[in-house]
Amino acid sequence: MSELSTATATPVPTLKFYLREGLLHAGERTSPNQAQYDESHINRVRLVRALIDVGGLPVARAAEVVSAMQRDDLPVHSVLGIAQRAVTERLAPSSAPEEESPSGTGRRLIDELCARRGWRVHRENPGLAMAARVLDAYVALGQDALLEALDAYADAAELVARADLAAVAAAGERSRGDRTEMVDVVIVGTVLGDALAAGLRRAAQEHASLERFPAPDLDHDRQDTPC
Amino acid sequence: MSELSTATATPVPTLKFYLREGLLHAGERTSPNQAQYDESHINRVRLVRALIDVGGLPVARAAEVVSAMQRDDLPVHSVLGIAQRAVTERLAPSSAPEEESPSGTGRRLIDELCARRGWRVHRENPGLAMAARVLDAYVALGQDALLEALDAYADAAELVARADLAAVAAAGERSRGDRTEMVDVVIVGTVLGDALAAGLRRAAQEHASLERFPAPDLDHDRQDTPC
DNA sequence: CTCATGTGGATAGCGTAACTATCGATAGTG
DNA sequence: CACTATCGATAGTTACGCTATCCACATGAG
Repeated sequence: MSELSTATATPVPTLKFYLREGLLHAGERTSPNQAQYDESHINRVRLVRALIDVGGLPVARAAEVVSAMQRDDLPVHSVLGIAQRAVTERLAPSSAPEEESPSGTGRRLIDELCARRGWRVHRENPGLAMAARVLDAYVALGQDALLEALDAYADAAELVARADLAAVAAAGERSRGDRTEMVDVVIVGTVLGDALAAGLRRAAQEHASLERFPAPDLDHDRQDTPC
Repeated sequence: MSELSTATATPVPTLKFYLREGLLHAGERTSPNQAQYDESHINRVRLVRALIDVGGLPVARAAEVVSAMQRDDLPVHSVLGIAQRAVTERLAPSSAPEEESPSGTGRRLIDELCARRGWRVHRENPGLAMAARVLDAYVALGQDALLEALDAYADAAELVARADLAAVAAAGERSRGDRTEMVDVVIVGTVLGDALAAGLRRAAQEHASLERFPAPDLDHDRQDTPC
């Protein structure tokens, strides 16, 4: 186990904790108090740490995700749904089980958006509720200007979704349709993709901000080295 | 105060807590133990709750954000930076103060991306580090297919960033350049925009997934009503 | 005038999440 | 055979976001 610990830069107590929580499958027993861990455990720990540290998933969600990955009976499509739910509930710990929006305006805008773009999406898709909440907040805060950005956001979402699916397809081709490979891409892409998109958004925002309001010379304390 | 509480659907003890934490400015005193709260307090509470509940900011970050909003000396551009830092540190609670990536591959890819697209961005932009972490994770997990999606993500980021800045400009025009109006848009757009983008991404993913792998009839337990 | 109710201010407590520390009974290792 | 490591269990720790309680006082209905 200490090998596994050094290989993954994870303290032993944490590994034990992950074992308890079902994030990590048990090693192969060689005696009542000894077990052998292999490559699969290393990869699993790396995946789990990426989901938690980089993707920001709570441990319990990560456990759901990995257990879904292991179930061979689930179609890839369903695994996507589980990953989506996991990563969505990180950002929006919805209070009520079945939350009713105060006005429903956000939800209406989202439904109209889907219709406008011909998106075929289940009504229960967690992203729809999430987006609707944001729009409700925009309305409540009187941010009409931001509401007008909705279609641009949808364009962007289509762009990344197509890229995501292309990545899944590419992995599928490379592995000749191996399910676990494709599921891996779906999980990692769904969970970490949010963070990637958010990070790039910050960079693009700064770039766009400098282009539009060219007055960057106020922060003299930091290097003006452009990236 | 109970008025404020009912107007914002927030328990009184929570309002007191927000006052303590500097999220809410004190009311105008009418006597040693009485204060008058006005519209600005209602708006502030709504904003704070949106940042925390919808945007997922920790209370401490939200406090930084609102204090930056109130400082009239800061240019709008710097407020954007503060908002970016606040929302980034939510998703990536970076352990070390100055974190060095294990390999630096992710950072190199990001720098190349910026150069390729001509993005002028400070090296310290929190989004760059965030994106670099994700790419490092992709590399560590052997997800080359996802690395190839990077440019599509950058395209999408440009799209939303342009829309964000357009919203700021629109608000600026409507208010004839009123600083607080523009700052409001920047804060709300930066913090909640992530959630909106993430939500729409889920919907677009499901749509794209159904288009590419048309086998949706396995989840009989849920309504197949398309949105 | 009085007294229940509400207020602001301070301090302490609670519940969850994610670890972290310790313990006891072994089990390989030099 | 001493010594470190392991497994499993239980308990403790830290951080966060509230929530509860207490107090002295201030209104305002009766």
